[in-house]
Amino acid sequence: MAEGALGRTLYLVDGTSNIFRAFYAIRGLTSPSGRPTNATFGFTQMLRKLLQEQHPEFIAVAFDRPEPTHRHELFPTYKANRQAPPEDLVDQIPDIEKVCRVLGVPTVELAGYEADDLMATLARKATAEGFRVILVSSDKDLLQLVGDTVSVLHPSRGELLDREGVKRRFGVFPEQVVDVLALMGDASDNVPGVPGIGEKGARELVATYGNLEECLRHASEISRKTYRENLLKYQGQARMSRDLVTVHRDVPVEWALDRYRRREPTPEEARRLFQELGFSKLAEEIGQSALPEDSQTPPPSRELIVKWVHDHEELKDIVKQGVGHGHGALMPILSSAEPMRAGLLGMGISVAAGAAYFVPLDVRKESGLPGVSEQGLVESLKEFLENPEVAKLSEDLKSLQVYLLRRGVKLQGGKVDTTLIAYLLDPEGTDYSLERLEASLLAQSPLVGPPSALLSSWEKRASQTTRACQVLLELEGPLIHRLREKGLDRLYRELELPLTSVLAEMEYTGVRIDSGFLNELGVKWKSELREIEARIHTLAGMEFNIQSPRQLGRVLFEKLGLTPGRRTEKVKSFSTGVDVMESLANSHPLPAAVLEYRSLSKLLSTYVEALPDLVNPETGRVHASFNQTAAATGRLSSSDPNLQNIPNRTDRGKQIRKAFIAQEGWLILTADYSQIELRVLAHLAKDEEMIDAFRSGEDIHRRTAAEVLGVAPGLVTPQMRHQAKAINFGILYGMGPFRLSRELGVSQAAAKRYIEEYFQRFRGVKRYIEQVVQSAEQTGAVSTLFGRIRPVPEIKSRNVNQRNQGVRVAVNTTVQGTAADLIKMAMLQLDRRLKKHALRSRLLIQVHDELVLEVPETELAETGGLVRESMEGCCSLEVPLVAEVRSGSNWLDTK
DNA sequence: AGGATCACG
DNA sequence: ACGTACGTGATCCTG
Repeated sequence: MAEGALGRTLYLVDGTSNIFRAFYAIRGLTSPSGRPTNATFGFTQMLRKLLQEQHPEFIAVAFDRPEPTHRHELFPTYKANRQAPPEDLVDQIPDIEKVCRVLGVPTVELAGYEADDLMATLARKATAEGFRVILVSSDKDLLQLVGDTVSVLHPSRGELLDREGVKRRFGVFPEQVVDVLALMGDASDNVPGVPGIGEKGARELVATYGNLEECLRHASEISRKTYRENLLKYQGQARMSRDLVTVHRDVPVEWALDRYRRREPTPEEARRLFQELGFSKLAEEIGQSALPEDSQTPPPSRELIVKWVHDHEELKDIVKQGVGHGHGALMPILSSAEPMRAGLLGMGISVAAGAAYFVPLDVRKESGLPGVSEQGLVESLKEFLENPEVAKLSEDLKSLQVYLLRRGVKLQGGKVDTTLIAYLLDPEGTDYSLERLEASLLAQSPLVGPPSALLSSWEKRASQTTRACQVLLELEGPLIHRLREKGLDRLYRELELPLTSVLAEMEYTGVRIDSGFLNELGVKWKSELREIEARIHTLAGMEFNIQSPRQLGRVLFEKLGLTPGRRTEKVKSFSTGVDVMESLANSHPLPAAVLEYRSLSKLLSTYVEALPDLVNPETGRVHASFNQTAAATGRLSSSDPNLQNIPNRTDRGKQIRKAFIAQEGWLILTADYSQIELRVLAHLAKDEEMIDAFRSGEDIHRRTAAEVLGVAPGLVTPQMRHQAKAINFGILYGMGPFRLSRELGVSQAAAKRYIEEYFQRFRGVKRYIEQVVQSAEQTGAVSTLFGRIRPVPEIKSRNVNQRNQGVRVAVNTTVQGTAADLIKMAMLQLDRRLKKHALRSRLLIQVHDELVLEVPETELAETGGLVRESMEGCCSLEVPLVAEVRSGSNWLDTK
């Protein structure tokens, strides 16, 4: 389905939203003469990318005009409190218009109207002429215009939203967008909306009742009190907001074909302008190619034959070839970043260099032509995917595996995961994309282009995924070579790569949540929260947003005249952090109330209200991601939702753990490492005292107290033990006397003495720290017991603070990272043992030093034993590893 | 998009 | 004079 088949396409670029976006996204860019150029630069990049990727024949950039608009007349308060756009931004508009001119892009503006209105009107008129229209904007307002012929392209995300896309992204259909916006309001545009209703609430309400009027009509039956009351109270405001956010499709702007045809760029002028603005790289690029945008997509320098696959015979053939070659690169195109929710749209496959296959899926279905279905593709490939002898290469094996598990396929023979390898090579990286790896590792002209903006174009998908498959094949050699060079190949092959499958199964399994229980908790806590809110407003003598640190700071320190502790770092405002507020608690009742408000609203919004929404309808369980390539120390991280920060400290918080339950007839089993990091430290440092303490099964904090405070172990009071605990933790993080003194409530001098005494007593630890620092200085990196590495360049810094930071990172990483290695090893062993014993028990969650499993009651004893053996026996250290295994009906009540 | 705050180990 | 304890992710607010 070529784009041309759809007829002509008009691109309408929202100048305003793109300029604002660029202005805030890029900071501190100026031309050689000192003129601000950040917005101009961002806008230019966006426009060039658009021109290069889409080759638009018809295009215009729409701008706002500074004159008052019809909205001001209708609603005098509209944008009344909104500050004028920053001067630095306004000054750049002439430059931006010049950029459009030299690139041959028409502009359009009209006094009294906003860019939105112009775009809406032009879109309507162009559609009437048979055009397809693509609106290029990051502004949600424009989603209301999406329809059969109109879609919205988000320029930085490169995402093209059609009607279904809007529903997916925004939760409602385009015609409902204004109703959602009317309810939620828009602070930056001074659209009031309905107080107490945010984006999420607005989406739900509109999705439930269909539109704003229906929401208002049914307001009295809504259970949530704030929604009910405010919907009734602010009806008028809601309707006015709806008018405000509704764009006007009938402004007096003229439609004429030639007016919006893209013109020839003027390279000479462009180069001069870019030079003047200080965009030297752009100026150079223009100089190199006189017709920069006119050439079609440049042919790849490496030959790649792409074959589209439409039937099962061809698939069978590919499988045969793949098995023959013994390897294959896979690039699935999933409809969502969450593999537990995604469908497969297509797949790129390559089993040998120089050729690749592209299997399109739903495009065939739409056109009614015969083709391959999703399940058909997966089943055809099953033999290939499950054959452990056939090596599979992928950019992200875990998400592929999770997806395949849902389709009944257990991927085996995963061999190259480029993201995972790139992470091991540089765990502090932020971008492990194929594109980036190709640029840094392959000395050739790039095959992988930037992600194409037009996802609807199947040709582009085909080209992108098949090229990516080639790059996967090409990257294998260099990546494995570098792993060997850095001594990371065993860590990869024996720990991280097999762990990927364990994590995929954990994600696929998910965890059962007691939504009913959480909902009850929510009702109770919300009423408590409202009481606290009222108390706070009374104490303050005014209403304000407690969740806004700035407003809160002004109330506490300006209105009530309390003494500010410190200032926040970047923004000049009073800090309202816990420590400051706690010290204020003596002088006024407000700070304590605010702290309670905060902790309660945190629990509510992050857990109680969020978790039930994340239950997957297919499985009735919550499927978080366990990210293997996020933490620089080697730890896992968890997201969507983060299951590694479920409350565990306060009594109220712990209630949330009760909502994590097992299925009928099963139990939750937890296993915690006891003092894993201190044990690791004892081992790494070979510290006699510490090793002795752990070997004799002593309480390590008690022992530390005895050593550092100079008393007999029998005479250590709980108070002293508590202090020693703080010291032990402090050592792991490289804490200084300043922080320790605050932590312990003693003088800095006393804290300093404690630290000195600690190192006097634990000589091995002192030696170890020196040794780590020394080797970090020599090699610029530290490594864990299993050879995981992390660069620590700061340690060579001449800036004392940075160097000290480097020292703390170096020491902490060896300990935290080794502990991470150990529990990963334990997970792997446990997984193998559970399978060997043919048990149904399964891992659900890892929380750094804790494993959570779901276990059939009948398997409890056997599984418990295996868990303990795996955790305690995963590696033999100078000190024993100890794991405490408990079980119960939920994550809280385990004994 | 980034800061502040706070949940966890 | 400045900053002061490591590693994460989610939510809310603001420019």
